[in-house]
Amino acid sequence: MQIQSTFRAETIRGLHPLTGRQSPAITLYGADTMIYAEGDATGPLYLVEFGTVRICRVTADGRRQITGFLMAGDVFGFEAGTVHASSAESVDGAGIRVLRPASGDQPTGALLQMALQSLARTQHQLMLLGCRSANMRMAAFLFDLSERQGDDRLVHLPMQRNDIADYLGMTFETVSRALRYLKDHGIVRLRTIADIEILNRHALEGMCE
Amino acid sequence: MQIQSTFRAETIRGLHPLTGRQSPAITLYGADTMIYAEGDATGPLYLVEFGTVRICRVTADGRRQITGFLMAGDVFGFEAGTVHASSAESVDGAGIRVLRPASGDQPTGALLQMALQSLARTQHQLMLLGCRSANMRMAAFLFDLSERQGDDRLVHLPMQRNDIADYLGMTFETVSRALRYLKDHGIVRLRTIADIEILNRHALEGMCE
DNA sequence: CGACCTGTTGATTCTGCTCAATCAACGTGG
DNA sequence: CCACGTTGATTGAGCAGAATCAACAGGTCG
Repeated sequence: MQIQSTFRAETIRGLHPLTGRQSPAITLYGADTMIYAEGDATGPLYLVEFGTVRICRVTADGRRQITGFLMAGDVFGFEAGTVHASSAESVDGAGIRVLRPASGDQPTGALLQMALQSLARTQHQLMLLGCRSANMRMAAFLFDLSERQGDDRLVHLPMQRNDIADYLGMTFETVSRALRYLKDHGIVRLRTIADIEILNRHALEGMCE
Repeated sequence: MQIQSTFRAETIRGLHPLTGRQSPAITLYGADTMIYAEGDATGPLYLVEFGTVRICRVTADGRRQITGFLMAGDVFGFEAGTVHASSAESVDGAGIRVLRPASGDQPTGALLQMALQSLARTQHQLMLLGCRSANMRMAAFLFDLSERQGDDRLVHLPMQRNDIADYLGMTFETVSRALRYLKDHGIVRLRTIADIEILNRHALEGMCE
């Protein structure tokens, strides 16, 4: 899968929902397009308006590690150094708003709060990877998605099996088998390939331990 | 292993090495004592002066996940919410300086920088857990420790095998076997149980991929 | 000295990776 | 319209690696 960094879709002007001020336009990134690359100079912060973004890094042996999925309302782009340690890519066509050059007249209190959110998200994923078995990690992943999407019955999977695998630290075949396990045990139902219905939320949550 | 939260050792008054101002005293925490617990109200930030601190969380099924080891110069205590999501414990007897109540007249720019450091550390550990095999994770762990301790031949392991296991997401038996593997391949030598000599740094780094 | 704790090693089981085949969905071109 | 190629997903068989269970060694402290 090659990232086509050429495609940059149209931008839309609008009001920033939080500040209420006239704000930078929304940029639409098509599926599998790069927002910034590993090694790029640190730039502004980004707010996801809709769609999904993945943060990833590539190891020396060519494996890809996805360190986060960001959805509407999430802010990304924080870096401790002068260059990005990870790249950011649109998963499914995402609308991104540039918050402001990092040099920023943004109130630093709000900046700090968003950075702490990023920290909390990252630590949450550390806990997710702490799950011993592949089935448990998949259950925790679905449960997390369900909570973030605010629907306790239907979960949408905007990303491919391959992405889920690189996020959960397993192969895409194992992702498939883990879903099958949850299906066979009556915990979920696969409406389509990307839409999952939670049949037994209690059991799903119980598996996350 | 029970945490004895009763023991709080003496405090020492001194100058803050960064600000140069008269600063809060250093508190000595004995081995295996708690600094703050999961669920405690969010408080001040802490600076490790010497020794080692572990940040950990306990899952519903009783397993422990260590999300970070902090050493001299590291700051911890950041939280997005009003309560601590993880607990902090001294590993080996650590000197901790309270930086300032989080309400803080601390310049927020410096705060943000420290928060970004925490974020970078956490993401670094995510990459470490991305290593497929136990041997690779152990190699990456030793390499990381070596860099943080600033000595490219001798690495000190202040924590027990159990702690390493909960940090790397494996059992302590596997930790033992991974060390044995590195030893048998002439990559390291175990001077004592807690002091490791790197014999082939190049090979060690090569394994981290 | 004996009790206990930590660490190492061995034997067995089981989970997940690898390799491989198959299938479904989709787009293209004849 | 259908044959064909492509891509993503599922499933199977065999194998490697880590967990588990268990025994034992070494050190420390009472």
